[in-house]
Amino acid sequence: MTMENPSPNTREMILMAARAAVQTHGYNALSFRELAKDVGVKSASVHYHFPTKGDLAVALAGQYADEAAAFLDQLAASARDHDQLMADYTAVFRAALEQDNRMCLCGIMAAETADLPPEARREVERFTSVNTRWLVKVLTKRHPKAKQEALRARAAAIFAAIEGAQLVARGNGDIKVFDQIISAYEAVGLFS
Amino acid sequence: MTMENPSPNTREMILMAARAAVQTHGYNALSFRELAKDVGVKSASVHYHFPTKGDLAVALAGQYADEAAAFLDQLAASARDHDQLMADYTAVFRAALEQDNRMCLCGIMAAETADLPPEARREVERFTSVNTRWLVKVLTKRHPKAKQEALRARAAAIFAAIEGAQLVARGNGDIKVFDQIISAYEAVGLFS
DNA sequence: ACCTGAACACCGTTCAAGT
DNA sequence: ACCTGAACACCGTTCAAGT
Repeated sequence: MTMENPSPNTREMILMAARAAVQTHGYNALSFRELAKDVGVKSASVHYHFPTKGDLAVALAGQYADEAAAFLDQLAASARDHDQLMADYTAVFRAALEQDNRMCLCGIMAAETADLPPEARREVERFTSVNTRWLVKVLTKRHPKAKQEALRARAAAIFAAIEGAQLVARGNGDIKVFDQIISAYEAVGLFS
Repeated sequence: MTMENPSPNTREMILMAARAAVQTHGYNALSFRELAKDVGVKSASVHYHFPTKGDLAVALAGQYADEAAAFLDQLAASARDHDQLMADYTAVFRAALEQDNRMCLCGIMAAETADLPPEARREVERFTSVNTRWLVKVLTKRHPKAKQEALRARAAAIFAAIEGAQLVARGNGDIKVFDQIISAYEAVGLFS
């Protein structure tokens, strides 16, 4: 038999600490030595679990995409109406800013894409897919007769617009900027 | 008398090389030693012109905001119609992607805001202001009777949406993603 | 299976020294 | 005014060595 919720082992603690660090400072600023300090091991131990920094990037983005997929599945099953679903969706991105002005992990890794190994880039793309496919599902329920092509474009636009709102609000260090931008998106009908 | 266009001195060459590097790899990945190699001096010389990496960030973002202001002033004076102005505006962000999948300097620095000195953060915010104020001017010409409050919100939304389109397209390494998202923005009436 | 110390070539930064 | 070499504490990475 397997334990369902074992207490976090070193590998999981590294992933948790790394995620927080990347969402705040970015992937390039991530330090194996500081990570080791956070977890209580030596940096060579971090290399035992993740041979290179690139391997850590792959695991980080992959886990993030998986969790997003699980969360969104659950949200879609919650039988909320369209506007409530979209409000819950944008609230996830708002929550990152509330938590130490953090960013979406894949948003900040997209900015650093040039320094990621190809496999990590693929996980970042998968996170985008998870989001846009979910948005297509939500939009299809509201516009059953619309062309999938148009809904896919709309879904990509919604995702990009929210990522941009988060990026700009973070740059200005003001969560009210995020709220104002999201309201303007709603006002123009981007979400409906 | 002063020369109008002196050949680029070391300081200017450093700024040019640094801008290209940051737009591709981000501020945290920037290396004084590699910068020095690009320019043909030693890294200690880079520190002569920019004592710390933070000072370089300030100069970089400040120069970028200044150039954006000058470019947008010129564009506003070009007597183009609204749709053409907006097309020219989005084309600037597209051009960065075309050039080695680069990003807006202030977009990528916004992602790394936690590692910037406060003065550099202020320059990033100033770049945002330059853009949104220009967009308010453009929108005011089209909607003379609209409330400035609403136009400011719309301007911020347009800027954030375009930054997000650039970020997501870059993450996916596909400029067609940018074009598709911008088209969806137009279709929903975000720019008009 | 998991961790460590020591070494390597890198990094930003400082500073005394050169022209 | 501008540049440099050398030193410092950092970094990712490797590896032989420990338990």
